[in-house]
Amino acid sequence: MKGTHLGEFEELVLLIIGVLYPNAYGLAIKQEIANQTKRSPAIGAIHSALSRLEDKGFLKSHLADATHERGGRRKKLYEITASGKQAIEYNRSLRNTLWNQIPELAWKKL
Amino acid sequence: MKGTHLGEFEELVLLIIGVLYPNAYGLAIKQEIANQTKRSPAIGAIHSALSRLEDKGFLKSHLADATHERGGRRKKLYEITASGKQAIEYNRSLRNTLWNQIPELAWKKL
DNA sequence: TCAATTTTCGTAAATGTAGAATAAATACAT
DNA sequence: ATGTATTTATTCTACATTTACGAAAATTGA
Repeated sequence: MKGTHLGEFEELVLLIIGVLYPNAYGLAIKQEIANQTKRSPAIGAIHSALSRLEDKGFLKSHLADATHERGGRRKKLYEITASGKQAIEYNRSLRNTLWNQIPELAWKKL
Repeated sequence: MKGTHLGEFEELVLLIIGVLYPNAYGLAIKQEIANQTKRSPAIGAIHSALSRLEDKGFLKSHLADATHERGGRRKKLYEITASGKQAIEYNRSLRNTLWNQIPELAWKKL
């Protein structure tokens, strides 16, 4: 893989980060994925996707201020970059284009 | 990965097979991907995706009759199954749902 | 220090990529 | 007819990248 492509899980994470704006961080992302889909990825899967997405320039992050809750390390908040937005938009429009080219006949027998 | 999920390349191949219906086979798929996207996957990539998709039950295949053209082994033609259709439809609607939940604010600064 | 919360790390499994090897069909020369 | 070359396709093999999991480490407030 050429290092610039968006895997299917990566795309999901990117979309969820948009939905969670501006409070997207590891655990929240994990939970939101569990809410909105049928999967429950492990926390490690989330973080490795996040770091790859950041390497690719589709995300940027910053450390939030410490909260006033009981304990906890500072949250690392993520946002989509312009190039990340472009990537998901490209995927979206490609899929729509292809979808529209599928002849009705292809489904007839199902 | 749970073995039942649809990777991003697999999804692309599935859509292209729909577009090409009823003449989807290895080489044609490779060429159509080259036409419609910016990528030019190797033929081996196509076939390994095809065989995984068939294992998962998203595709079925049959051998075409021999043509009367110059040369060539018989083509193996692929079609999407009901369960394959369901898989791409689920992905499509999930993405639309998420997309619609992204607040405008998330794009503001781009 | 203790408990809570979050990230990081190491390893394993699934998916994606590539090219060489193999197979099957037709054309052509003998 | 028969054998060989040529063309078109698939299969095989190896490796790279992405995804997954769970345990360990780090950070913070009490």
